[in-house]
Amino acid sequence: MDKRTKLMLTAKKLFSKHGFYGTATARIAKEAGVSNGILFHYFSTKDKLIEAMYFDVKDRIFHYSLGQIYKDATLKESFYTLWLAAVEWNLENPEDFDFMLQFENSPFYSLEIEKSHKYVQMTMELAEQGIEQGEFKFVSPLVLVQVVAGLVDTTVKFLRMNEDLQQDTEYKNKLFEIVWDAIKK
Amino acid sequence: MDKRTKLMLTAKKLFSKHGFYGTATARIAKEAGVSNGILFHYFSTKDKLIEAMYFDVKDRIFHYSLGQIYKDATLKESFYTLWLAAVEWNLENPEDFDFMLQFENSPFYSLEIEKSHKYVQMTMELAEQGIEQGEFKFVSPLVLVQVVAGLVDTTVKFLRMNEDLQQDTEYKNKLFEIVWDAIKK
DNA sequence: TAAAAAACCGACTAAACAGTCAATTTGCGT
DNA sequence: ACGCAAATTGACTGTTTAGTCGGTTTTTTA
Repeated sequence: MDKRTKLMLTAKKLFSKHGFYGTATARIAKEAGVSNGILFHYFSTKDKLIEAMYFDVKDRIFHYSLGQIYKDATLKESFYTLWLAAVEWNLENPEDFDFMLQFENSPFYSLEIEKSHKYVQMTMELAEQGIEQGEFKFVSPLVLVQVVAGLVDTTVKFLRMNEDLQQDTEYKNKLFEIVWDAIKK
Repeated sequence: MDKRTKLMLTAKKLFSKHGFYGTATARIAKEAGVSNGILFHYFSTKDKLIEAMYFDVKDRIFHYSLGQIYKDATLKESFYTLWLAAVEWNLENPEDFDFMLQFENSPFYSLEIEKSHKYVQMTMELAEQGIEQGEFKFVSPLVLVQVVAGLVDTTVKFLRMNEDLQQDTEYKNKLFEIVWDAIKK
C-alpha cells in the first residue's frame, strides 16, 4: 500500500476517535509507519489533509449508493435503495461515518464545499423529479435532500446502539417508512 | 455581569466560530476581559468548560421549548409547538446552535451524557404516549425522539440559508408536515 | 546508463498550548 | 474595623504542536 493511502487510513482512524485537534500530525505519521516529512509532502497542511479525506469519503459513499440504483425503478424504489445503501455503508464503515459527522458539523465545513460535489447534483435531480411528478411535498428540493441525508444519520446512530436490529429487514422497512412518509405528498 | 458568565459567552462565540481546539483558553480569557487564571478557577480544565457549556445550552433550549406547550393540547399540537419553539430558538441563538452541533458530533459526546439530562426523559414520555395511543409509528420511542431532533437541525440549517422563509408561517407549516408525517402512523 | 525528478527521511524550530502558583484584592459576616 | 474566605491576577513552565529543511534513496525518463 502506498504511503499516501496509509496516511489517510491512519488519519481517519485517529480523527474519528480523538477528533481533529486531539490528533497530532506526528502521531498520524508514526502510527502509519512513515516519516513525519512525507505527510507534509502529500498534504501541505493539516487542514488540507482533513479536506482531502472529506472528499475521499464523500466520493466513495455516493459512488457506492448511487451505483445500487437500477434502471426503471420507481421513485420510491430508488429512494429506498439509496437510503438503505447509505445506511449499510455507514454501518460497515463506522470510522468514515464518525469522521464525516465531525467534519460536516465543524467550522471546517461550508455549503460551498458541499455544492462542489458532483453527486449532490444527482440527488437534487431525483428530488426535483419527485416534486414535478407531484409525488413529493411541494417544498425546496434542497430540503428533501437534506431531510433524507439527516434521516440516514439518525438511522445509523440508532442502529449502532441496537445491533440486534441491524439484520432485521422488517424493522428497517419500518424505519424507511419514516423517510418516505416525510418526503411524500 | 460576573466573570464566569463573561467567560461562557466568550467561549461560546469562539468555539462556534473556530472550533474547540482552534480556540485557546488564553484567548477566551483575553477576549472576555478577565485574567487567565480565573478561567481555571471556575473550570478546572478546558474539557470541563466545554461540558459545562453543553449542559447550560441544553438546559436553556429545553426549558424554553417545553415551557411553550400548553395544557389540553393534542399530541400534534404539542409536537408542533415543541418543534417550532426549538427551531426558532436555534435561529435566534446561532452560536448556541453551532456549538451544540459541534459538541454532539464530536468524540466529547456520548449517549451517557445525553441520558443524564432530565428533559430528554420528558420528550421520551411524549413519544411513548403517542405510540400507545396508536397515533405514532410502532417503532422504538427513542427513534421518534431522535428523528424529530434531527429534523429540527435540518430545518434550522435550511432556514439559515433562506432568510426570506424564516418569517413565512405557511412555509414553516409545510416543513412541519414533514416532521409529522415522519412520525405519525 | 546517466541525469533529472519524485519520494522519502528524521532531526530540528519557533510558536502555541493548558494549566500552575504565589501574591494581591475584594466582599462579607461579626 | 477586623478577620477570613473567596475572587482575581498575570507571569511562568514544561510540553506539544504544525510545519521546515538539507540531505538521501528510489523511480522515471530520455
